[in-house]
Amino acid sequence: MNNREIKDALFGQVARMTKAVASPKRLELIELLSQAPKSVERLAREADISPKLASAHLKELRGARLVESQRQGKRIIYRVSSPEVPQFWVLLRTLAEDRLFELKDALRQLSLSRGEWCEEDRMSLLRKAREGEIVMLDVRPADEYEQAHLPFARSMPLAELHGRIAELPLDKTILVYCRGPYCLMSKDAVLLLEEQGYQAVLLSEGVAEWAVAASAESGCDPVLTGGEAPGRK
Amino acid sequence: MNNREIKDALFGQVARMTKAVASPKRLELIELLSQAPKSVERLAREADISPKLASAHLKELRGARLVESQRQGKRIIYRVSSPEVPQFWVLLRTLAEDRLFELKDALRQLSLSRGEWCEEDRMSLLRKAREGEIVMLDVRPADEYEQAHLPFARSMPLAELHGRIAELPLDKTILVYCRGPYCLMSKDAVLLLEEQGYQAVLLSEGVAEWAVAASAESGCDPVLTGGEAPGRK
DNA sequence: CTAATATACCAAGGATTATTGGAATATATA
DNA sequence: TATATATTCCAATAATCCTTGGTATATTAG
Repeated sequence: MNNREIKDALFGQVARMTKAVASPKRLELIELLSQAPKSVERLAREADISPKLASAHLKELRGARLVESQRQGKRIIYRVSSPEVPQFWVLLRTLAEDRLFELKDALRQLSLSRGEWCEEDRMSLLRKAREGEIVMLDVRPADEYEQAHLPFARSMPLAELHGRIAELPLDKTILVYCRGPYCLMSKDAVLLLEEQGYQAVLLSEGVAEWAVAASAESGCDPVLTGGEAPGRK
Repeated sequence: MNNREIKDALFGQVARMTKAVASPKRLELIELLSQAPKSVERLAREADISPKLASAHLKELRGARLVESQRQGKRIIYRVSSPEVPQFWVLLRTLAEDRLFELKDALRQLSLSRGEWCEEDRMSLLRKAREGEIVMLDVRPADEYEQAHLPFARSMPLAELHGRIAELPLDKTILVYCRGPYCLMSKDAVLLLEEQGYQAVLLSEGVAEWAVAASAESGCDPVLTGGEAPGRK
């Protein structure tokens, strides 16, 4: 094996992984799996594709060792193969947002109500949430909340929000978040809350984004509750 | 535009970037450009492809805003569009090496002489190089050395090594590096040096790898000389 | 054991991407 | 101005990937 063949093999291996993430739907599946392990059928539903197609995409991701699967009764549960994977997704997203102004524009256009709080630093949000000055609201499905959530956050899945909205205080700012900036559940929740007279603000960051930012700011370290020992709030 | 269409647009934009890096040759071009700006013809030569094909690949990379080009007389010079790009390449590579054991195996198999020094910490190498205890040898082409090099490193391009080998001390360890772990110039240099009785050791890291590692270790910060004011050693 | 469910496997058509030949453009040189 | 050089553009074929229909497999429920 000469130098050229060795190089081709090495770059080829890395490309195996980059090819796996070179598809919008596969990126979306990674985002979904970054929240919690899920079955094929659920992934398909949440990504708006057929189970068959989801299965094919997941096979690609598995081939690149970005996700792994495990049978659980009748269904097959996929999960990210390491915490590096969500981190990687955040990084990809961030880099794309830095470099593609089309993306920046699309995001800016989207942020009708978004903004102010995103930029307020995590430490101060943390303090306000701890002291009950604001309410952190996680509108993702319950299992995703249980897997990991922002500190002091309260779970109220979007689907239940309409029925449970009265549990929330009318006199406090409600900071709503979901899976990340490309997930629009928090947007819908904010619209609903505002309609009902609540002071709702959208936080575009999700758990993975928060974790990456926090590990960079070394110190703040807002360890995300959750994981093995689920405790519903 | 409903939620689904918005999501598709957002993930689609990120995929635009990931698609650009989903090719071994384009990854190789990014590595080459991470060293220094280069013309199409030179990139084609160094990546072992036709200029035409190089041009096509570079167009893709430009479309994703990962590189930019600028005419300089008869030729067109490409460069990475930001220091984030080499950093991104190192990260991709690292993640792939973490997750794909095939890659790990290929690298391990390759490291006949590689190893010991890679794992010695940067601070201590830095000290030894500063005090002349060892020689850091950069075997990349001169312009890449001028663009940026490891601290206290000396330039001796692989092509000139045979003729200039006598300039090197026989009684000191010579630490040889090049573009990074997938570049085999340092391997060839080490073989040549050992053949001639020198104490040569391969350092698999290149400038970009060193920079990423150093910024993580916050403190060591071995600012890489080079850039606007080139000063040949 | 049979039926129902969830997922994977296989195959095929359509869509996209890779690669190369030939022509066009822009610059430098004679 | 004519010629050579470096690169891009265009077109066409080959290769690859996407997507879906049909089928197979494993599991649970009856």
